[in-house]
Amino acid sequence: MSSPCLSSVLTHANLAMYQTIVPEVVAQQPSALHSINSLQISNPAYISNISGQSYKQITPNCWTADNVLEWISDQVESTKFDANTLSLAYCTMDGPTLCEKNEDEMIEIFGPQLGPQLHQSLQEYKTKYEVHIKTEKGDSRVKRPRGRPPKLSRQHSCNIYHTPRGTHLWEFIRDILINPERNQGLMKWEDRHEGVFKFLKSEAVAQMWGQKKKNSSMTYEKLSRAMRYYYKREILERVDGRRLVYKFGKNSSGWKIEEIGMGM
DNA sequence: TTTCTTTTTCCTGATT
DNA sequence: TAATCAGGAAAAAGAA
Repeated sequence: MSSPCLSSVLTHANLAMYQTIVPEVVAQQPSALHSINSLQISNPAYISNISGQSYKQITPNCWTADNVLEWISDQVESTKFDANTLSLAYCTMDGPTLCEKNEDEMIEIFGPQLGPQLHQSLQEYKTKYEVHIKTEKGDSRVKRPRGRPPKLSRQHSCNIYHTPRGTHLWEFIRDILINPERNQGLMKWEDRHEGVFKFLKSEAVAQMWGQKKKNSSMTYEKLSRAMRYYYKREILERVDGRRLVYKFGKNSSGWKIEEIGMGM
């Protein structure tokens, strides 16, 4: 994200999406109402979104609203389209809804400039994953990844090309920080410009990391050990004397205001 | 299969 | 006393 206009649109659209997720979870788990944090952690859809799996790894039919947003963002970036003219309502639809749209509807929604581009891109992603799903199911000639077979999850059919390791820990942390509307008190910036941040709910963040790695025994103690290894590689810098406080180092990226174009 | 990287796990001791 | 920090050591897991 580099355009301030676009980031403004995306921030509002993300907020709209978040506001639709929470009531849904409350309906499913009324007993969890007392804690917004527990709602987030116990909701697989929320975890899936916040763990940042890219739309590029999933068939469009399984895209979340967040994935759709990310996809639109990339297309807008590549066409230098003016994001201010986008309708926020349509930026929050999910993959299945998006896949129902034909070219005319896409043009009607996104306009004559962006509509055809989005339609074509969507068809390409659909084709790509249709082919992959067919070969996964039946074509024994297809080369399979080396190494041990990946553990299958409930979402396997939606995650054919999901990389098990995915993003690194520091990227996971960074993504929580740069999505404040999905970060409900888990972490905060101490000095946004310098990249200094603090864990507010250390164990909750560790649990989320554990969910992402399918490791239910993850703790902040273990997570922090991994964080300390980043000092040597200068992905993080030590912040002396302050508990739960870290600072991004020169070998980290993607968090600076000028890099992501967020008006913070 | 081997090597490398990135965690994960466990630990001891220090600090807040 | 509990939580956190610091960092050594070894193992696990996935990528190349």
